[in-house]
Parts: sequence; structure tokens; C-alpha cells
Amino acid sequence: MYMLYSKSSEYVVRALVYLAMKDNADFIMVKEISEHTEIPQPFLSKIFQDISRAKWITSKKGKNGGVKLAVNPAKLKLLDVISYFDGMQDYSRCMFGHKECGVSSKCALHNKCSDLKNEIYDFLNSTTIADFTSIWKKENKVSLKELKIF
Amino acid sequence: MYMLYSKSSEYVVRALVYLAMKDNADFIMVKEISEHTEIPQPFLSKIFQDISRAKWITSKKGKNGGVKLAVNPAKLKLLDVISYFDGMQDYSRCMFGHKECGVSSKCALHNKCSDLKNEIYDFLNSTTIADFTSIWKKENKVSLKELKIF
DNA sequence: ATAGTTTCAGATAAAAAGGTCTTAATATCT
DNA sequence: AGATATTAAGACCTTTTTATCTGAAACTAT
Repeated sequence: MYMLYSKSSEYVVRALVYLAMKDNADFIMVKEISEHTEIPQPFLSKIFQDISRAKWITSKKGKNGGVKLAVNPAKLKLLDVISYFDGMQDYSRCMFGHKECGVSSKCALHNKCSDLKNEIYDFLNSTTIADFTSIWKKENKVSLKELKIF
Repeated sequence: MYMLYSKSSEYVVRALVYLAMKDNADFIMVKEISEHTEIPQPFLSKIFQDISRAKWITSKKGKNGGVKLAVNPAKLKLLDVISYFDGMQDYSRCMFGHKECGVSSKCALHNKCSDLKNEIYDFLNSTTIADFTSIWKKENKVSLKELKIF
């Protein structure tokens, strides 16, 4: 499928939003996050291993262990998250495959489409984990099961 | 992956555009279409079987056989093609999962996102196979290898 | 130190998507 | 009628994505 983002990306956004809602003093157990986000726990563990390598979180083993945000969620853009898991896609590609898509060959269809792609790019590039978190806090919700980027 | 469309959808658009460029008097061999669109022939056959059930094309076996458009390409919307293969997705779903997404709970993020989804929907709903074809004719191209919806 | 808890790491399994192959059926031409 | 060309149909294979399992390592509290 030509994708906007994968399941992993969606999951990790939910997980990061949940973490960002906490005061970030304690480590949060993966199990707890799994329950509130409805992400299968083993899968979530693996995702955390992944983003722990990327230094977005730190983790602690043993009693009172868990995971904790290591970066400012206001600096974590959706684009970063998605491209980390799914790779960066080409938001500027011409739909007709022209290498040099000059003015002469531009048409309404092309323009419409590249505008759309720019908008998607801008949205992903300007929206952060913190943006989601602040809304969720306002709503006083705990569960993030339903959260979807699009 | 959360998709905009699958490979099948992309392929079938290319194939339909190719067919729509022909005068539609003769049946066109799947092999010929496969070569000009760079779609693996066995896969393309399968896709044609599919859309032949949907009555978008007719096919003829045997010598001088092949496939032929059975509908007006100006009436074939991208949305139809994509939803036929990938199913209709929910373009109006609230990103926070609210069943009743009332004004009070709407936020900038929600609005931005639903605007985007609407635009995508409108694009897919207003663009037809014929739109692609007319541009391709203008460009005097034969090969459709590079064509991509987005 | 030891027991208990919890992540880490990697192997493995299941599901979905994408792609190929083979045989049968059907049409056309001679 | 027979030979040939071409799609139909469905089984099968491959790759990618998603999900699970297991044994160890590490930390804490007692």
C-alpha cells in the first residue's frame, strides 16, 4: 500500500502522547501504556526498544522500572516519528514522473496534487506530540485507544 | 500501513489510462499493456479479471483477443477505483475517535486534519481516468511506467 | 546477598500484500 | 476440424508487516 504511515507509526504516536501526559518524573511500565493505548504489549516493547535507540525515551529495568520520555514532546514532530519508522517519502515527486517538472508541463491535475502533498507535508512537519497531548489533557481522557493521526 | 491506495489501485489506474488512450475499437492484449505500464503481466491479468467482473472492461479470449474499456473513462473516478480495491475508508472520522465530534470539542488540530481529509476526498472524487488520459495525450507519451496517483 | 520485578534482545510465528505459474477454456484463422 | 493465440481461474510462492514468545540481564527493595 502507498502509505501515509504504518501501524508502528500510529502506535508510537499514541504511546508517546501517553508518556507526554505524565509528569515525566517516574518511569512508566510498558504494561500500563499498553493497557491505555490498546497496543499489544510485546509489540509495544519492541517499538520502545526501537525508539530507545533513537534516544526518544530512556528505559530502566527492574522494579520501578519502565520507560520515560527523553526529549521534549514539543520538539517531536509527526514527520520525524513517521519517517523514522516508514522512511521518508518523496513529497515533491511529480505525479507524471517528470524529473524536471517545468512550468510548461504543469497542469491543473499536477498542481492540485502537489498542493495536496505539500499540505500533508506541512501538517506532519508542524504537528508535534505535544499538540496532541495538550488536547487530550483538556479532554481529561485517559485512554488513547481511538487516537489516529488521520 | 495506513494507506491512501494499494499497488493494485495504482496499477489499475495506469492500465485504465492506457486503455483510454486507445480508440477503443480493438481489443488490446494484456501483454502490450503490461509492457507499456511496467506492470507484471500475470498480476495485471489478475487485476483485469477483477475489473472485468466490475464491468469496467470487456475481454475476449483467443486470437485478436484482449481487453477493452466498457465504460466512459470520464465517469471512472479515482475514488471508485481505489475504493473498489482497497475498500472505502472513513474520510470523516474524527482523529480523536469522538463519535459525535461537536463544535465544543473541535480544535485546530482536528480542523486542520479534517480539512486535509476532505481535500483528499474531493481530489479523488473529482479526478477521473479521462483527466489523466488527456494530459498524457498532450505530452505524446506512450509509456505509463512513471504514473502515480500521488 | 537474594528474591522479585521489569525491560532487553533476538528468534519465531502469523497475517497481509504483492507477485508468479499452470492448466483450462474459448475464440479465430486457415 | 485442427492449430494457434489469448484470456480465465485458481493455486501457489515471496516479501513485508504485524505480532508473539522466551530466556536472559538488570535493577530495587528487603
